[in-house]
Amino acid sequence: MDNSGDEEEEKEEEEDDTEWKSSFADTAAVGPAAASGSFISATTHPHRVILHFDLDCFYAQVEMIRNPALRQVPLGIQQKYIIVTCNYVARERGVTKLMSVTDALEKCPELVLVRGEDLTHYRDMSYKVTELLLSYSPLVERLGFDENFMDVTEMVERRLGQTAESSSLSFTGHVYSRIAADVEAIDHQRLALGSHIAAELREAIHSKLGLTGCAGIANNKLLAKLVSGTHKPNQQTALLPENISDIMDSLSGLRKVPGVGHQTAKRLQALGLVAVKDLQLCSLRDLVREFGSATAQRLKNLALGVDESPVTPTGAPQSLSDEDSFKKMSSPKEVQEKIQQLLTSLVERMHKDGRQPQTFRLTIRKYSVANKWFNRESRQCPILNHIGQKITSGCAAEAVDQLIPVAMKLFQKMVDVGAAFHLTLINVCFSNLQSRTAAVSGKGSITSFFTHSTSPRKTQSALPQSQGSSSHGGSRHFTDHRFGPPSADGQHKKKLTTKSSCSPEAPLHGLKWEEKLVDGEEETLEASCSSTCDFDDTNGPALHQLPPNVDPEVFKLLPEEIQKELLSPAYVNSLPSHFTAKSVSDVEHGCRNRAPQTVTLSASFKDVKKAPSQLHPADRGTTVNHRFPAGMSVAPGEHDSVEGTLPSSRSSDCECPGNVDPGVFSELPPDVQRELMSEWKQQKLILKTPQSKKPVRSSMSRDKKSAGRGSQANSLFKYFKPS
DNA sequence: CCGGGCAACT
DNA sequence: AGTTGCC
Repeated sequence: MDNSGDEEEEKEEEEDDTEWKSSFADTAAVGPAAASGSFISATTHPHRVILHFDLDCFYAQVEMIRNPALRQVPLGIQQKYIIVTCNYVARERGVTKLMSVTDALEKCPELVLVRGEDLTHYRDMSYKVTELLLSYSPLVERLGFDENFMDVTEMVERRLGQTAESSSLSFTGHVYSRIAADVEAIDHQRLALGSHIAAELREAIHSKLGLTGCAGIANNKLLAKLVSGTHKPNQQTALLPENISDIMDSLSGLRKVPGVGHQTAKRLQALGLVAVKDLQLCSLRDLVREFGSATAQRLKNLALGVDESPVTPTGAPQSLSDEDSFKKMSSPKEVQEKIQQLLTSLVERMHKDGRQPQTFRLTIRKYSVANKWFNRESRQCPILNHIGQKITSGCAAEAVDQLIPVAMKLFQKMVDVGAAFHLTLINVCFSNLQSRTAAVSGKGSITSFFTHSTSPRKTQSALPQSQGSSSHGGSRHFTDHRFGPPSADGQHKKKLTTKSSCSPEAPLHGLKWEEKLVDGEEETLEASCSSTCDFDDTNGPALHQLPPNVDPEVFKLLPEEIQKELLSPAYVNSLPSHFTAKSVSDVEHGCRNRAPQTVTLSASFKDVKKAPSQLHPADRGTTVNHRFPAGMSVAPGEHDSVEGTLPSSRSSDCECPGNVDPGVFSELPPDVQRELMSEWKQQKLILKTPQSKKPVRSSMSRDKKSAGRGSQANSLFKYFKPS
């Protein structure tokens, strides 16, 4: 759906149905997972079932959860001078999205405004939704904070097998413009099952997170997205193949086609194309002249409702940024203060993420009269390893202090501070995020890694430019990134009694494929904040039990190397043992061990999230249960029970993690409890790491992104799928 | 007519 | 490094 994404060229112009599958198999079925098993069948299925989820007025919902009193009033979420979204009470009174605050207050003087510039809560809740969906299937792709695509082809397939015959041909929810008595049809049955899955997932999102939203069910992402919006709040709609042209023709203009933005629409208009139908009927040759063959083909396909782009699992974010806009900023002092402020929050977020950024970028927007008002410029530079390590190790203040001069230097590359200037925006960004996990040393032997009594971090070359990881070879290893951010040494700590647990402490990334970070290189162990890097290598792989969710029979069939990796405590041993070794190990082993454990907690309680939380129980009864490693599922405590239902309707989403002693917890001050809860709420999200480069190069010429990216996190799961 | 944030081309 | 697109 994203503008990019689809490079399937070899389609001719008269698609209709038959031709597209061939090209699809080519584009989607490559990559590391392609060689294997069932994963391929989902993405290459000639008739995929795709869901699109779209939360209702997302920011407003989050705020109404945080403050239930807001449910009864017209609520607008304000960013600067814009109402970015509003609840339905406000909509009834004429307030719309992206309306200016002045206009909104004119329409609705009683409008209650909540500031929404700080995205923290929205981002946290957004990832909780994605995580929840991921607990049902790995094929989840995020689009912004409030939308998710999901490929449920396999789930449907499984239900088809289970469901006796024609027992379920009925749809749940709406069916787009169902006019004719569409008899049977095998593809209708799949979509019908998809609608049931969609309903269950929406219900799960509602019961566990307290959020409502819409869903669309169709055979590709484009159509699923378009149809999901046809019945607006809190409903769902399925689109049958025979109604594709109906929904495409219903669009008021080309701009409404996802993938056709302002610029593209303008260029199309220059060709005399304004309606969707115009584009459908336009000759491909004309389009090719204007856009080139690939884009031309894609645009035309979009107009026809054809979209073979796969649901590409979104990984942990490839960059983290923080920005602020303003009317005017014209002194270096202001700039530095703003940069410091932005960096402070960004570094904190980066620390929670757990990965180490290799690149820093500063972006500004200069005021310009004639208004190019979208003229951003940026400069970037590598982040020296010792600074990066301060981020991951929790020495936030020092990291910020050291980054400020770097940022100012970049700033001066864009702005002559001697002359007058006028900025309207500053953005700071970390990218090239590197997991510092299991840098497995050469030969693919994991155990050899443990012979190095060194930090698992990347080797920093002597050069200022730090090549860092020479990821030659491209050998990939299955790694688990659930190491916790190092605790903040040098800070006061508080003890909190907990039980052992099951949750990755580093949010947003768990099991992934990634390139080796080091290749037998020696590590330097610096006396940084996390100087206590001793290892607990007492647990040889042989001593580990097979995770409970792994079928032993299947396991035996795995290549030895993979067996080892699955059992290896590599990541555990790669961490400073004082805070995670045990708990992470517990995670890996399916939470069997629930012995009480002490977890260090910083004064600010930030480290509490390291205390693994319990992962949630099984899927809903009817839903196929993918077998994930323990850390892969999202989840609640042992019992999903809600203690005191709050007026906010849901409190179940921030259950006390199973490892926390409720008695101790209840004695904490209320504000501390709330802080803890919010920390717990934003944990983990097992995503694959997008930054990893091409997996093993496929011999296929143009697998490019789609395959390379998506399948990584799932590559091993295929072995464990129920046959 | 633009908020904060992300990804994917060039 | 800039552009485009998406929310």
